[in-house]
Amino acid sequence: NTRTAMPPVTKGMSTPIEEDSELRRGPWTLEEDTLLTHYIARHGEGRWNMLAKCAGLKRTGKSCRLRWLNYLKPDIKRGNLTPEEQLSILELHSKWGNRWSKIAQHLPGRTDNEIKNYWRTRVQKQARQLNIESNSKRFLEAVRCFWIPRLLQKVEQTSSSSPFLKEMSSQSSVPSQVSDCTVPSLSKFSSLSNKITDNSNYSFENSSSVTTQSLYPTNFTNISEQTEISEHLTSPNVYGHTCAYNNNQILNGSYNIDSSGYDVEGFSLASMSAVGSYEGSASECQMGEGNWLCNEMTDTLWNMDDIWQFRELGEMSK
DNA sequence: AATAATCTCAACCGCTTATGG
DNA sequence: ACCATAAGCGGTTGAGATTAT
Repeated sequence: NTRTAMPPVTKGMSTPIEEDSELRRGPWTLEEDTLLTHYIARHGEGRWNMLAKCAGLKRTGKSCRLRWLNYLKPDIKRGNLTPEEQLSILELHSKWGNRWSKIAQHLPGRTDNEIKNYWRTRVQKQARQLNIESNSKRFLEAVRCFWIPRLLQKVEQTSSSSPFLKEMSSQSSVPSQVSDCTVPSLSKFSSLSNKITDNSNYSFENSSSVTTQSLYPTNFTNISEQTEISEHLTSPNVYGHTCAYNNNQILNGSYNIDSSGYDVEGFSLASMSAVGSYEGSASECQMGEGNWLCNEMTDTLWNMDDIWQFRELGEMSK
């Protein structure tokens, strides 16, 4: 990594040597931002190398372009992704894989960098914590059956204050019980919220840059073909395919969740009542290997509701 | 209060694709 | 058709911020 070989760049300052000859790297200063913004306001974007020189920036054109597109451009949205945006990302990623730029085109104001970061830091984190390969079918199913319905519920809650979302939500059949394992089609949602009009027959096979070729296969293979299933649920997934779940597998280790994740002893009842589904007497939330369940209740793929729904499914299948 | 561990995200790199001569 | 340059993309890094111990 050549970056580490470079002299450290002090925020807002540069050495005389850097001033004279070297290209600057690292964080942008306010002055640089101002120079770039003003130059683009006068002359527009494009021809970045020339732009960098003419604007008096000691940066590469590449660096200028990135700074502008990811940070300075006026219509960039800041702050957390809304549940609707998260839904869009999940759905679009399932269609296109790691085509961040393409995905970002459907999320106005969001950059490919931001979406990529979201996927890596939030989505993949969940996979790691569950010991599921984030590019596995299992994780895909978990996303479909638990995270997406949760997000839809969030959207429904939000819709009370938004006429637009209210309309959207009323058109999608958000399951009252996540344990239904029913994922309503998102196509309606997506077309409303993001005006997805790209119907190009994108094919993973045609892109060498896609690394998730096996993540969301276009013709989804029924899990029952691969695993021994005593009893399973079926549900149409977001693309109308059918997926199957072996509850026992989910509960008993197929997901390789640390046993504390399902063990009642591993959690206090307080954390369960905290999410409103279980009444419990109890003590403080225990912080063990499963502490993320307690801490990130509002922004995780899995929460206590989900864990208990897994448990319920397991009981039902006995 | 101090330190360690973890997370976030801006910025970089290398590679691919597009464009123009 | 070929080459050079610019633009675009996805993967990765690491400084600073935040959280846990």
